[in-house]
Amino acid sequence: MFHNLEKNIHAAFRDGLLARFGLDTDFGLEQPRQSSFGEIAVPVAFQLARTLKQPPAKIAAELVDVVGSIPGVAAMEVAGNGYINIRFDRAAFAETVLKGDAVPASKPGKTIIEHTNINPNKAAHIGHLRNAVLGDTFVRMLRAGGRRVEVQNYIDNTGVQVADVVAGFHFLEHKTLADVAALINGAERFDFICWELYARTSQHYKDNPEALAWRASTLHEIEAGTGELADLAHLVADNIVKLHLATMLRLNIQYDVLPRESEILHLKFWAAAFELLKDRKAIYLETEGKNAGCWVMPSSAFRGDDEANEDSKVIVRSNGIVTYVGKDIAYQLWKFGLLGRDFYYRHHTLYADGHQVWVSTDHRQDLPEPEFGNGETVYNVIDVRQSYLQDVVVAGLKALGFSGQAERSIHFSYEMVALSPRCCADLGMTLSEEDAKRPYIEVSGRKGLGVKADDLMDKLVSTAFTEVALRHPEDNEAAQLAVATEIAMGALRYFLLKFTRNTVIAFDFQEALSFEGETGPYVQYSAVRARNIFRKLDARGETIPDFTTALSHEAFARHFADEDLWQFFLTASKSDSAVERATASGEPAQVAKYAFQLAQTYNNFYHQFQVLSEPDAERRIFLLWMTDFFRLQLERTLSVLGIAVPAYM
RNA sequence: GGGCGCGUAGCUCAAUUGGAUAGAGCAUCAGCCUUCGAAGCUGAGGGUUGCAGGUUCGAGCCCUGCCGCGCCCA
Repeated sequence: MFHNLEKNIHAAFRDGLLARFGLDTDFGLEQPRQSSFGEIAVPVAFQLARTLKQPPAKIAAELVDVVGSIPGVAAMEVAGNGYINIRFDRAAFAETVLKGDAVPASKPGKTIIEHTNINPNKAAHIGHLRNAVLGDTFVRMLRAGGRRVEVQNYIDNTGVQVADVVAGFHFLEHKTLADVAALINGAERFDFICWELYARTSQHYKDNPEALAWRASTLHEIEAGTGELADLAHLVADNIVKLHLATMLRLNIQYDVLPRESEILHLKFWAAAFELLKDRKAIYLETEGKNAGCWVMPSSAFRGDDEANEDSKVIVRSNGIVTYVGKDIAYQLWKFGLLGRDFYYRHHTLYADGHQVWVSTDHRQDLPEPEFGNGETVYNVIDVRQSYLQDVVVAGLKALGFSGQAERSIHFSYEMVALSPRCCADLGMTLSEEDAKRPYIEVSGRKGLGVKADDLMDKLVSTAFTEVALRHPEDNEAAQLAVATEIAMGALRYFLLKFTRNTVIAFDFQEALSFEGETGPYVQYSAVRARNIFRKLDARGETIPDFTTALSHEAFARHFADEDLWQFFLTASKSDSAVERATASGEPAQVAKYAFQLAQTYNNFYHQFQVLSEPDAERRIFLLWMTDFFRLQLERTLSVLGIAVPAYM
């Protein structure tokens, strides 16, 4: 579609630049400000004006001359003292779209995306949702572009957060393994119970600092892997992971593999990485100062080497305990297939669509095992607060001599989800005077301060359900609920995607619960409208005409002489281009923006043209084809966003 | 103290990475429902892009200095 023609035009100008000026400059194409200027603008002449010491308009004219004719392009003209404006051959473009052009060729190499990564010690909150939705949408974007992607969800089942909940159950509440097992099977959600317990345990530590000894002994047992506390840790973490996967499935988010911290420990990933780091002199044993006895990475490795006295990063503490960064480096090496060790895997969850999630294990299984890791490019979806640690991990790769992999280790960062002061009030939280003046308040799992993911989703579903039941009282409740769920999840995914990554989301119920304006349901609604036209057609006993035989080149030329129709069509043809652009800039919000723009455009078309009552036979077929094309593009774009199209709205 | 990021309409955000007249939604006001269902559409008002300089054909975007806010490291 649009993207193919775009690529051809770009290539033609590249060749032209080489032929006429002998230059291989990087340049972009853009959309002209006004539609009357044409479909694509090439601003490259401005770029060259300085180096060539010639006026942009002159360069542009020469370029147009040397490029000559491009298939699918009707005209090129120089305007605005240097822009080259390009007009498509409308009928020819429509015909290529009608015939359906090639799907993107599958690209070599595997991309690994790690996202979600929630500590398995409590219920997921909205911050985790932003992570998972961003990660999942980026996965969908890459796959739509023909890339092979593996989705990893790392499980830190041996960390401090799990230990604190285990300590809470054991020391604070004196619960046995059997007691906790009973809670898991009980009526109340286990992750919600842990949410409260985690907050209570944290508060207890604060009031009784000596109780921190609980954490230490729990961590010790977990690391050793035996004893009641270690068993309890597995019980808690395994069950909460199941709940997290179910929560994410509500939002159409799936995973391929769950690498766990426990296997990183048992399979001695760190030991392998440690040897590598020592061998290649990436870290050294500090002999003096506050870090004496620690293995550290010199600061020059991960910061500008301007200041000599900056702090180096401790990788192994003097007591021999490895820090998080150390383990992260080992895991990152494994993702690239550079560690020389591997996990074993067993089945975890089987989704209804047949997709199998695997989880790491520490011994060989009987069943044939899949291959994970060994990626070419690795994206870590982690919030911006972890930037420093991510930099250290990349510096580790670089210090080991893996500079290519270091460059292809991408911290896919995003800003946090905070709570608006009004939202805090809604939740019945009392804020300090200082906090109340802030634009937003940070979520804190330790304080139990936050909006639980499932609570929010339930609230959205019930809001949507009320509306659906009101609009479609004729349908049964189960079907109404199914529709309401799709609308609710569409609203939530869109809400989390419409902000660019480095915008802090100050969460607000009123905004998130809105189904009007720039929202997921708005886009879903226009897709439903397009489908309804075909449903109506079917109800009248008519069949969809064969557009390929019914619409000729001449017919397209006639109908696309109408500027409005042409602009509608043009917008709809850009879905692949929008996704490609968004992928290049790593910004899923751009796909969301395009989806909204596409829906707006379709709604305009819908109001401006009555399809089924159109008296002219050929024009009616043409409008039906337009409707079909809009429907397809809306569905495709929504599927990239992971948003379903409800049966009705 | 050091590092990273942010500041755009009353509010929440965009702006194709330096491009043509800075755009959307919400809110406000004025209109459009015998139905391809209004979760929609049309229109109006609302801007010195925090402030002051600089770089160039061109700056919301780049550079410098302030002011305000947030996060991370110590």
